[in-house]
Amino acid sequence: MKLSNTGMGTTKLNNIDEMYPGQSILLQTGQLVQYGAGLFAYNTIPLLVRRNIEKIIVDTLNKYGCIECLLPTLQPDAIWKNSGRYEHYVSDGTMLITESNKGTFCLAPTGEEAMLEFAREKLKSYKNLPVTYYQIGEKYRNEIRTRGYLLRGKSFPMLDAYSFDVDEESMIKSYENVRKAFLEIFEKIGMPVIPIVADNGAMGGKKSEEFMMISEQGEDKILYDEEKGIGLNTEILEREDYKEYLQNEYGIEDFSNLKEIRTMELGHIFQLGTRYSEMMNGKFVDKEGKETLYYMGCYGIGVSRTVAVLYENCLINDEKFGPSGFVLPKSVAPYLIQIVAKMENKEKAELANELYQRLNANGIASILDDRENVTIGSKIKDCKILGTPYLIVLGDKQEGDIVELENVKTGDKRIIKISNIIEDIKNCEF
RNA sequence: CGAGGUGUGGCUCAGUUGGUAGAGCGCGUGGUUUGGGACCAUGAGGCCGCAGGUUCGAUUCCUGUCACCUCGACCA
Repeated sequence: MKLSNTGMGTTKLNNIDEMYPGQSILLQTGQLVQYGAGLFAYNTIPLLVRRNIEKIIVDTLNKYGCIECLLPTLQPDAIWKNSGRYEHYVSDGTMLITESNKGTFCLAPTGEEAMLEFAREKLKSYKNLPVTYYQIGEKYRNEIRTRGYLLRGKSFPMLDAYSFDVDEESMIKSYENVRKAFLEIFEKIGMPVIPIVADNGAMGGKKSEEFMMISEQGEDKILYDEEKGIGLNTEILEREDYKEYLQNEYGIEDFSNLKEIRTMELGHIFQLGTRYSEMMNGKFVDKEGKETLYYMGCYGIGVSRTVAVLYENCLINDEKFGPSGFVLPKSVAPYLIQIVAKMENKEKAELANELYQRLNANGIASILDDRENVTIGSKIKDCKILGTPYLIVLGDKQEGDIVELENVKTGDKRIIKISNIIEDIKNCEF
């Protein structure tokens, strides 16, 4: 990507929202654009970050044997009336409805109904089970209160997965399978999350866990035992039988070391049992030839929320200037290297273009800052605004066959030979 | 829906005890610059959220309304 083609001017940061500095920077620099409460457009870099996160999700779930599909987000009201959740979602204002002379349609706030509809077309026999289907699709919830930019929006991409099993034992296996996959996903993204005991809330069902990122900006308060690695959402304590419940379902007995911390919920998984298959008559034929209800599980990851937390997490908090940009983790950075060049100097400009071509041709995704009449200093700052993890400056200091590759996060620099740049960069682990 | 707050150029904000507005940054032009947000000159850009009311006159006062933000109930 050449910055001269992106419509990007030089950006200078003004006052920054103390609560969400990362997203505040994204908005001020035009990387996010707000249309209303909880409604945002993504400019190219955050969008590509989101796609990379989605790719990690897809690759990992596929590896764990899950099957990707895509459901319509605009759905006939009938499937919601069948499940009995129409009234609930409409009366609390969550579900957005559009009426037409062809009927009433719902913008899906979640996908259980549609997925059950999808599954029962084909999962007719115990021989077809178990299956875990998933999709990454936009969800619409007319939130009574949006919050924290992308953290709680009215329209947001969510990964939602649903497992179908013949019985409870098998359902638990599917649940554990996705649970493991989720942990791997967050690890690959570079965001350590902790799974904690959660309330099933509106979803119903038996066991439920949330994947929490420890964060001061988090919405949730949880009780966490760092040593044992066990945690629980404080909502749980509202249950009368919480001690028995925690002991029986999760094997938690010792509450002595739990400390209260704030977290942000990035994912949530549920053992649903037969609740939804009962409501929507989701059945298969078992070994004995009898119609039997599916045992289901459902699993979600808030993709946009993950993007938001990731940006807040990789914020550059400069001692002098305060929040001043990002260094995106390599796992999701859409571009690895940003070439900042003094374009007014013909020689440097040519060299910059040549390096840019070579890097991209060799699979090292790079940005060329070829904007003219912009000082080197501003361009270096803009590298941090975009979050590109490595930087090459082609200015007056650059001479001969040598450039410096800078790790923006650490400030470390490595000498790279231009004639051997691809090899040198590939061998350069830092 | 309950409580609080904010609406003024693209961004961040001043200001007018009522006489139709400013700054910094950004943007255009000319020039000097170019390694961690350079400088000089010059220019464009605002029915001061919207609607009523009071007034000779409202961006300012009053009333209403809408939008956005924060805290609560709900949730990825």
